[in-house]
Amino acid sequence: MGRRRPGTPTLEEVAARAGVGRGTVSRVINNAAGVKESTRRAVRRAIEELEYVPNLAARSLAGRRADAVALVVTEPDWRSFAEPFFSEIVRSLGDALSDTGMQLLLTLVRSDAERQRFLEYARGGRVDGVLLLSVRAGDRLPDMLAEARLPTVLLGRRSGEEYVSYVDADNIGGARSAVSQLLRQGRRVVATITGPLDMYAAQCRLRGYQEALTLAGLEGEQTLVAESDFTAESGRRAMAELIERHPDIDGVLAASDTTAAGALEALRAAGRRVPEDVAVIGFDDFPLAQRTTPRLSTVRQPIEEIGRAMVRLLLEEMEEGAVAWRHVILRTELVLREST
Amino acid sequence: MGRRRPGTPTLEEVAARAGVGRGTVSRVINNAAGVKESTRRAVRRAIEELEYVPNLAARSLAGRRADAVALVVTEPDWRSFAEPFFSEIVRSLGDALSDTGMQLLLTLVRSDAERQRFLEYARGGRVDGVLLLSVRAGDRLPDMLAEARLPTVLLGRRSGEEYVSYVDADNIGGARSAVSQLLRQGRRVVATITGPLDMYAAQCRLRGYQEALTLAGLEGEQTLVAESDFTAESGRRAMAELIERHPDIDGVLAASDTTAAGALEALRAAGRRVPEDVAVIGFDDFPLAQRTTPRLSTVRQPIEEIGRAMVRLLLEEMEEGAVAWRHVILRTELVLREST
DNA sequence: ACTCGCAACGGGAGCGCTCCCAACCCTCGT
DNA sequence: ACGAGGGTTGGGAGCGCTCCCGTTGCGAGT
Repeated sequence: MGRRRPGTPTLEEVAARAGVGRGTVSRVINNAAGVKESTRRAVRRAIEELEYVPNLAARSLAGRRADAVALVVTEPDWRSFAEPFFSEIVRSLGDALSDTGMQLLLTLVRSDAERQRFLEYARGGRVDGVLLLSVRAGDRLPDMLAEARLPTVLLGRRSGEEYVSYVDADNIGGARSAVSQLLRQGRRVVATITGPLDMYAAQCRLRGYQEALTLAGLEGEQTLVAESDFTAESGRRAMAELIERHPDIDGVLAASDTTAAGALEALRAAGRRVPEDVAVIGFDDFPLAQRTTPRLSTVRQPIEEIGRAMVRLLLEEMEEGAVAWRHVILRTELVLREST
Repeated sequence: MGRRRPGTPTLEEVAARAGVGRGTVSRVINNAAGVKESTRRAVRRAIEELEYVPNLAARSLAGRRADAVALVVTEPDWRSFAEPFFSEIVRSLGDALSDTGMQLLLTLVRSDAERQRFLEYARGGRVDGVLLLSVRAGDRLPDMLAEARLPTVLLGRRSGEEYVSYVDADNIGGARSAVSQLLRQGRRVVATITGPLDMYAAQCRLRGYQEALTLAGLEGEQTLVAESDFTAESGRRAMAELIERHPDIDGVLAASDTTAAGALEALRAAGRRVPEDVAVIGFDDFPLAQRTTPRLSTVRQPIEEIGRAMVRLLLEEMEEGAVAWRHVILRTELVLREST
């Protein structure tokens, strides 16, 4: 396949035109010190005139770095693509990365073939580090990246594992404080709609719910727990079930704002007033939470901070070589609005 | 920043170990012909033993190609990230690209700084071609890419422009056939909920709607047209308005399935039966269309084909150098389910 | 006036691959 | 037996940068 681009000027040509040496042009391009201002200007003009653009392959080869990091989304979480959490995370990573001069490359890995291809891409040196969206417990990708000694940071743990760097929100604490708040308000029959329980984050939120009940000396009943898959529809269904099982229900912690929105609809359909009859708390604090009726109380995940922390950890690993694993758990915040 | 990876074996080392020359190893790696089977095996073993991975920067530099293409999403369409259309397109592009050995890199461009950075990345030769999600009319990115002579294919036109390659669905024809179908069923007060009218695709669908009415000798009334922004919520609102303005309404073409879903809710709330009182047709045929009650008739966009066509055009441009603009308009298909 | 020291600058030596041509080794055909 | 012609193979010549060290130029110090 002949996909060459014709007649691109090289560093050498720029140097010739500006009447200087290659080294000087390189210094100007990389904003390195030690170039007289007048020289710098002359070089800049030559660059302009020739419409010179550095060849990144050559730079990579000589400089042994790619100036790019990959954000990998694996199949199981592919659906998260269609969720606000994902686009918010991408946005925040982009912001955090924006002044490092590195490109953020989003890659999806849906099959083993694609996993393999990405691995070759990464091991081949096209990226300096990898950010991984919470992968499933069984996924070998993080280990493969570690073997290749590629700096890697996970978003969200997969379990209690330690041998990988990750950034996560304090899901347990967030859920616990939300439920405690409900109990403090005098709610006594508090249910929870969980996320898919094969996800560690969902397990943590459930644990937080249970801890709060225990702390208050209450016994968590099995029948007050319903599982959802984070969608509004499943939230609606779970809520309807809960109402049926416990007509006296007066508080709910949902696995996400989307789920909570579904729950609100089910409550409305059942003729329950929110927050008078039933208080509802969501999770995430997406923009959606401000557009429900009533506006949703929720546990805020610090998305900006998550993005910043991930980038920081990755840069640190890149700096020092992947010699240690770093973990950051970020505090969540209870945002009270109208639904409690 | 010292982000080097240590002690990676090189082609040369593999060659030495296998007792052959560099050229031969290269041929084996690239599956080129002209290597004796026994030699090939020996080389493969050496590669295995050394865990050799080709350095892609070196390959790029020597081979003058990147083996990667970028899919760029610009800010105005950023929200489409959260829409099924987007994830479906990405999926289909990934499939179409999968046996070319090229990496699909998703990039988002939200600001001028990011636009500039991406341009340097692309012009720097890190990708061989660029796929652009339907950008707004004013965006200069396609022109900048064209100037840099980078093979580029747009998804969706921005207007009537010709000087760029694109793949698009026949939005006009799709809308027209949907409305014609409604009229053929005896519907007489047919409305449409459009998408944002600063998007060319939305304009086209509106045009198709109008053409069908004209064709049937009917006059399209202004008041039968309501604008939405593709979300369910705005669809609901638009539908409610339309009912108010035209209580005798008996048919609706929505701008998307999502919008249609919102419209269905509004109709239900207003006590109209679908399809007995009002027939509804959506657009896109996303999975969602099969999960509404009643299941949605819709105009199917051939997403698989769109993805394949985009990749095909891009490969052609890469092959021949961007010397011509290619346009592909794909036929849509009316899928009749329960809502008509 | 002469030396010293430092800021600026030039360019050799790679980085690890692909391309390509020359060299080599067989196996036929005669 | 010997040369022709094919299939294989080796390795030189880059690709366009960065790194780094040696060199140059110039003002200050004595």
